[in-house]
Amino acid sequence: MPTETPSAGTATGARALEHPRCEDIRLAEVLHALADPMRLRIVCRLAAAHTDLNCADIELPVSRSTCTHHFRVLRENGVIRQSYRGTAKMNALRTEDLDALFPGLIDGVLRAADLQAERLGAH
Amino acid sequence: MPTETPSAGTATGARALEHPRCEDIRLAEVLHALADPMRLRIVCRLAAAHTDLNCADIELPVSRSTCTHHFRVLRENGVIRQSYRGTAKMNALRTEDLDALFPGLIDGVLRAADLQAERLGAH
DNA sequence: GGGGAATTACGATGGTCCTCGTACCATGAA
DNA sequence: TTCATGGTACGAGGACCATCGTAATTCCCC
Repeated sequence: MPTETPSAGTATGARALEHPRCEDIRLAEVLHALADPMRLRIVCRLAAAHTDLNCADIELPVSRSTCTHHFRVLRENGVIRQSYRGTAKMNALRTEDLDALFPGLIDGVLRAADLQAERLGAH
Repeated sequence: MPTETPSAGTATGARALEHPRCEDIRLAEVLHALADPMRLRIVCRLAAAHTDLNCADIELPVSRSTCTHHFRVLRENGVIRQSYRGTAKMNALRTEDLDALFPGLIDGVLRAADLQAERLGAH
């Protein structure tokens, strides 16, 4: 029960979320962000949905904190953009930025993921 | 000075090199193999050269053992194919296999790497 | 057979990553 | 104000990774 906020900092309404600028996005880091099954799944879901998605809308077989971790890795490496909407946090692929930097890369990865899912899932 | 070879094993001429079969290659592992600046450089050099390349032909600012390590990661994850030619070891991209599994993926990564090099190098 | 060149194996080190549980914080609704 | 919800911070554990130096291996050539 804080009577006031002592070390408030810049706690003015919306919390701040750091995103790398386009010119700071590096290919190796994007690839690293994508090189994890959980994060690959997140990215596929975001690409399939054509609107922003809540963190909780993407079911993952890991704990809450791990989920937060993966979303942060994706954000910090320039793959997704996150923003607060009330108590929820919305996520979206940075499609335009990535397409401008690395044309065709994300599409290639998404298609590869789909093909592999088809190959392994349906058998 | 061994008078004979006791635990020879299968030392019959060419040493064996394990490569994953196509159906065992996983997207996340390929991306992980590519998500390293050194390995990305190796892959670009291999793609630029249209013949197999000797390990020593690709200059990297790391030690010999580290170099070996990176080549092995690339091979074990299905990105390159290695073979012995005399005392040298030749390397080549598994272009056909990768294109069959993930069409456009490698091309996208290579183009992205070129674009980034151009963007960062020329400034 | 012996010398030399290319590469690997081994062991170590310092760092990063994925995962988790628990405690905490921000927001909106009752 | 109080509660519930959705997310974060922190710390820890266990695994993996990039890097190196040194010793060993394999092959070609003389």
